[in-house]
Amino acid sequence: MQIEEQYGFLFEEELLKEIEAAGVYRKVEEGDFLMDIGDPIEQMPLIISGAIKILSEDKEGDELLLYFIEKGDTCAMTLSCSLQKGKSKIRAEAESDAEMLMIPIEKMEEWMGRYRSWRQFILDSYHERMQELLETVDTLAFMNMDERLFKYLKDKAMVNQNDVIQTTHQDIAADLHTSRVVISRLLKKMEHDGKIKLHRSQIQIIEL
DNA sequence: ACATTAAGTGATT
DNA sequence: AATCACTTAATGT
Repeated sequence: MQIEEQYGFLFEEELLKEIEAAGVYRKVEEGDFLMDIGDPIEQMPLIISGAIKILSEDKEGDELLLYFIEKGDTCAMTLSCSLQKGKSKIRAEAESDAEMLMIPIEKMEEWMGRYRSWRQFILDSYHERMQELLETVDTLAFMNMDERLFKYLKDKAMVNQNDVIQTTHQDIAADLHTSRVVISRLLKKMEHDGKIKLHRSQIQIIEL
C-alpha cells in the first residue's frame, strides 16, 4: 500500500501492518469538505497525497485560514479533540485532490501506548501545528497583511508543488479574512517588485 | 454583441 | 486596512 511510501521510514514493520489493517482509504476531490465545525471526531487522517486547508469560522460565518496540512501530516485538531471526545472546532477543505487513510481514534490511543515511533510522530506533528499556529497568530496580531499574503502564497505554492497559483484575489481575501481590494493592491505592489506575475485568476511566483 | 466575473484605482474613513 | 464607487479587462454564452 502507498502508506509505506510516506510513512515507511517513520514506523516499524509491525505498526505499518496495523495501520494498513485498521485504516480506511479515502480519496477526496479539490473543494470537498472533509470535516466541518461541530462534527464529532471519530477518526484521524493520515495524508498520503495532496493538501488540505484548515479554516476557522467566526459567528458571522466569515472564514479564516489557519494552515495547510500535506502528505506526512495529520490533523492536530483530532489529537486534542480525541482526548476530550470533543467536536471539531475547525473546517477541513481539500486544497487539491488528496488521498488519505482514516484511522479510528481508539486505535491511535492504543498505539500511543504500544509504539514509540507512533508516540513520537503524534508529538512531533502536534508541535509542528502549534508552531504554525503561533506564526499565524503573530502576523495576525500585528496586522501585517503583506507578510501574511506573502506567507500564504508561499504555502500555497508549496502544497500544490506549483509556482503558478490558480486562484482569484477574492478567494485569497476570504482565506485571509480581508477585502479583495487590499489583496489586489498588495499583489500589484509585489508584481512591481518583480516577485510575482499577475494574470486573470492566476498568480505566477517568480521568487520567494 | 452582451452579460458576467475578475482586477485596478482614487477617494474617504 | 476597510469600504465605496467606478473603470477596465478578460471570459463565457
